[in-house]
Amino acid sequence: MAEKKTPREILESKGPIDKDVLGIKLRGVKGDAALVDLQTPIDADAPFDLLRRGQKEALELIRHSSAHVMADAVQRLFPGTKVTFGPSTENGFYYDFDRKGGTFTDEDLAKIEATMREIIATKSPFVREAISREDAVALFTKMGETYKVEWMQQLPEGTEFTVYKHGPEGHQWVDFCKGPHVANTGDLAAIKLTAVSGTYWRGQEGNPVLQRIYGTAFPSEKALDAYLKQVEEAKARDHRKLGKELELFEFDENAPASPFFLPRGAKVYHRLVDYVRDLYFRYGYDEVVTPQIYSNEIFQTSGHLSNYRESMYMALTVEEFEDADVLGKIRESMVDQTGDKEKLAFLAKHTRGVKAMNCPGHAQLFSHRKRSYRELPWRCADFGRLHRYERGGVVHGLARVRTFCQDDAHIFCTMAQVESEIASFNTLLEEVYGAFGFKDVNIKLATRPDKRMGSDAQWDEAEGALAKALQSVGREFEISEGEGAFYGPKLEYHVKDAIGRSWQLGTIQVDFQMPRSFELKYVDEHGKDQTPVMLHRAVLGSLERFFAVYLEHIAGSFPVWLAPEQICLLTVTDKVDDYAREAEAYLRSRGIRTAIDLSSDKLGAKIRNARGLRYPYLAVIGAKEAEGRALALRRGNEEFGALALEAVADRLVEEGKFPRKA
RNA sequence: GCCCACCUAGCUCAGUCGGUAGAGCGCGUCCUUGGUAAGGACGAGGUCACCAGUUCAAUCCUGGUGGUGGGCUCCA
Repeated sequence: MAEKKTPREILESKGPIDKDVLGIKLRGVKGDAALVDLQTPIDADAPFDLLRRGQKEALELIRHSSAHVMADAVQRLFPGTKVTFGPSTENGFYYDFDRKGGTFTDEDLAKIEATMREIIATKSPFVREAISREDAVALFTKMGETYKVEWMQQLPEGTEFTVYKHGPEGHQWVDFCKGPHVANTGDLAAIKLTAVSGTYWRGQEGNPVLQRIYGTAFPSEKALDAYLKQVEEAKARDHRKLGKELELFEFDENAPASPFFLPRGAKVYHRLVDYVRDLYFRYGYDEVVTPQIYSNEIFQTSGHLSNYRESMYMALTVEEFEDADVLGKIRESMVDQTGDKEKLAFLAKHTRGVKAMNCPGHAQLFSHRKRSYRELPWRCADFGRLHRYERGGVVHGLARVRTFCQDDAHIFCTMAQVESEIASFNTLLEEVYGAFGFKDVNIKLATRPDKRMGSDAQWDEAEGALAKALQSVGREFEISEGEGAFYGPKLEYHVKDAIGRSWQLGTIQVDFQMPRSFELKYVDEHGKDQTPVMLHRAVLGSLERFFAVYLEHIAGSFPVWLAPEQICLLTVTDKVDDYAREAEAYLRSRGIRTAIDLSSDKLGAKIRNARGLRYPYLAVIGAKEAEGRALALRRGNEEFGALALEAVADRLVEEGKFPRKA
């Protein structure tokens, strides 16, 4: 067996260690396990690379160590507070505390941060110690750290127990921890506490509520500043801010989490819908219009009443409310969690639901007459408005709302057609994401969730079909375990925006379940009844959410084909108002979305205002232009000089067309 | 839903250690007719989110309700 040595010992045998070396990275080991600090024994002959301060992986050590220092500071300032978990995260770190009868305020954070700086300034080493399970349990029991003890006791046999200590002699702070850590508190150069929030012990609702303090840490003040600047940049692009500034949409507390699209926003919204319609025409979809409210019998058939009830709005008439007897029974049945069949049947018969998805309506529509295999695949599209009750804490601007519309469609097809439908959908998606300037697209295959319908065999079949279709078009994908819908697995298309954030847009889901529930049939070429497969799919997903994502992606500057107004006419003097109005009317007659500023502001002010509203094109109209039936065109800082009105119109008509893949 | 914070004019925000409030932008009227990122004057505009409580007095303190924001996946 190879001799064990710490990296520090190995490195020191060759000379003094560069103080920028915070740890090592083992070669040939994957993931976090490859990161080892300087004091954890490794095989003396194991190959490794140095992990230096500036490297991305070093952040893990810096942040995890920062979390320890923070917990130390918290326990100094607030004795009796218990520690739980404190990992590093993508953007920083956090530590969850159980503070006796209290929470942390912003002032507390400032104090904690100050104490952290004091601890860092002591430049005391992080010390790793192996410890037996029994000793660890005894030590942390004595310290009153019940959460740590609970955690230790459920760790499997054979787990190596270690503790890390830091701080000046006599005042050392100790945590049960597997590391890795930086060598010394002095290695922490730039820390900042950012937020406080509540959370549950081990993330489970129902467990004790803990206080989580978030912070971030970087190898240098400069890197921290850069990060904070990036946060500012994201803030500046925030769609809620842009939506207000550009008068695109707003919210009102009479309809929480439900957007009102203002005229400018509605123009963009409808352009998006029309763009998708144009795609539908080319890709062979049929659009339908379907009801908003249905008898719950349809949602019983679809499974929504059992599986999706908590997210659904229910609709009753006054007459129904007046019948106290029935109402009582409805209430009793509605809150029943046991899945009692009689209660479900009662609900289905006596109540109505506002649709949260279009699929039940489409399944019903499919079944309205005898279908032939010759009609398949039938691609049934619907821009129907959906309502879903989302819990108060999760709604977010346009990105997570309670009423929205998807560019939704259901493809009814034969099993043999599934693969080609998915391949064709993939082509459509690539065209669309290209049109919006999203370059980085990732696909995830979401598999069976705990709460689901159908047998394991059906799920095997459905998951297999998706994977096979993707492989056939040569697309790579990741598996997203347990994230599927209750009726079937799905592919999720995730795109990266202009500042590197990832968003899920499109999705396609295989559903063998709903066609069976609705007893959907088509007649095959032998005259025999067959059950079709249903594919649920969306390209942009929720239009509201897409609006938000895209608005942030473009930082409010819409391309000509989507902009609420493609051009704004600015007059130099009111002597040219008549010509300006005439030009506006002409542009509009050419189908160009045109704004006009006839106010008494000076030109400089008009330009400033117009740029604030981010019109793609500005056209200055003075005496010269009026005389020559021209527009002095400008885009951004680029001035094109006076161009004939018709020429400007030609240009805008051309640039205003839907983008199409050649 | 849970934890924390916030809610003052259309917008962005001051302010009142308890005595019913201000600015800038925007809006209106007027003056100015100005050529590529803010011309000027005057004016209107507020149940300080809502409901209770404490108080001689509440926008301010306390409690509740509603809304908004940040979290609630990363596991010693």
